[in-house]
Amino acid sequence: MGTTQLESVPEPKYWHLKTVLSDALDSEFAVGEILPNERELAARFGVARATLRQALEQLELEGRLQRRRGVGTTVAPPRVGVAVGDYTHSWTDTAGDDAWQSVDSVETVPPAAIARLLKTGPDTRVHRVRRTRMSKGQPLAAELLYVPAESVPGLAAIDAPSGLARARAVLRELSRLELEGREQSVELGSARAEDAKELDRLPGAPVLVVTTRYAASGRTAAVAVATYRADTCRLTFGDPAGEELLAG
Amino acid sequence: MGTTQLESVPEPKYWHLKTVLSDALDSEFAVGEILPNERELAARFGVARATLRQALEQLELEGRLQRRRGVGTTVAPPRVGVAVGDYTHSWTDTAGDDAWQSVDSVETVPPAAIARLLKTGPDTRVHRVRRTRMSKGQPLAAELLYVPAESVPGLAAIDAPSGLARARAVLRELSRLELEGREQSVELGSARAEDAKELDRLPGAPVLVVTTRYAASGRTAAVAVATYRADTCRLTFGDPAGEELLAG
DNA sequence: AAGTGGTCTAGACCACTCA
DNA sequence: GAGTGGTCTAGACCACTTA
Repeated sequence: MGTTQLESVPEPKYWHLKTVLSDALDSEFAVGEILPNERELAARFGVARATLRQALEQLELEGRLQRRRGVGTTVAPPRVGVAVGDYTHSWTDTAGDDAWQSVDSVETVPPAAIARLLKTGPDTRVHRVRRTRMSKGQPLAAELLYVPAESVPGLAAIDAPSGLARARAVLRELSRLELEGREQSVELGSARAEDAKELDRLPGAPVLVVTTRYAASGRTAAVAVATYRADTCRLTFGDPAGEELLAG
Repeated sequence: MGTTQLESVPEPKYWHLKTVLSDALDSEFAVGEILPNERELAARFGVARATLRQALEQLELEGRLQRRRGVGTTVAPPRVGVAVGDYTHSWTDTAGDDAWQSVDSVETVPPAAIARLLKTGPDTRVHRVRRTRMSKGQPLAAELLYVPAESVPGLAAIDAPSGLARARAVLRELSRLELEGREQSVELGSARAEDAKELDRLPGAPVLVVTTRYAASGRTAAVAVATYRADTCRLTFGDPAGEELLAG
């Protein structure tokens, strides 16, 4: 048979479109450059706008593009390497290029999944501290830190009952603890409305959820749930010294 | 003014739909149960099918649902905790519930990003070993392991030049190395066509890409790029002993 | 062959940013 | 107010699984 099957596995249009756009990004566009708008691009490629958007969504998921409503679609910079599994840990606020900033603290009953990790009863109230991680003025992550009262026995009644001052007091007391170790897990999630706001994204945006269990004196001293922007972050574990290598 | 703004922040239909479905999954469905099909669900909620699909896509991203073409939409089991940052490491194939299986090996020029990590020249050929990680008969991850020739000096010329036998030979030699440490990073990606096939997903499915640099004798002995199914996997780092806790 | 999810179209309107 | 991306509709056809 002299015939050959040319299109035995016809790939979807949006998939082909994605590779075409990806190549164009490599060769014809610089970081930060604005792409033509979606209607224009769809017309240029001869597809419906919805199909084009499917390709753009994938590229955004891969961190190649950044889209902002009312503004346009720009070429994204390479993802930032963010140290997550770093044992040299400081609870109190940090400054500089990669900084944690306390937001506030309240006393509340944690979600069931958190209560299970903390091994507290289902209705036990704990401190919930909100923090934000910033880099170069951009928010990277929003964190909720759950701290049982037992972990911060020195917390004085005179400290503010909630708000930023309270958050700082809880973290100060927490830093007195001798940590024995911790376990972490990473999974994909979508940003809740509140997190999305802090992260400057739309609700439902893809995020990497890092759950950390801190152990001290044989107990779970605290549990942190940190929500990182999946489009801009590459989470790194291990020696910070080796990070330049992976940053490539 | 006796009037109050009821819909000052009207949330999108698909977002509201998602929370409604999510609640229904918690209360009315069991793991593995099949949902009504998309046309039926769309009609029931009075929305277009595309809108309903947007909600289902989010739930699938969060690991709540599993959709298979030609079959239907089922309620997904909780995500599997997969140890990734585990220092007690074995290169050779393992068996049992959580197992690595070698697939094949070829000699090739690595992608530029990998060559940079390996610090080899841009045209240096390396061994590329393919492996699959399985759990309970389901594929969890597809890995490409890049090994410079220097890391496996004992590799005999009599070994097969490629294929499964070669893969095993490379891993055997690699296991002779004394590892000094490693760095890892995790980021979101979308499955390439080949990975998608191995992972039993469609191309473009969301994956967690784990890049590991193995250090030995002050050099980079190997680089692994492992692609985990983001819908079914929760990656864990730290003491395996603590994993039951996080599994909750 | 019937039924499922996956792709694609050609429109419309909305929410947001910025000059 | 003009221009952007985000949401939504009501269809159509395709690829795949299962019986």
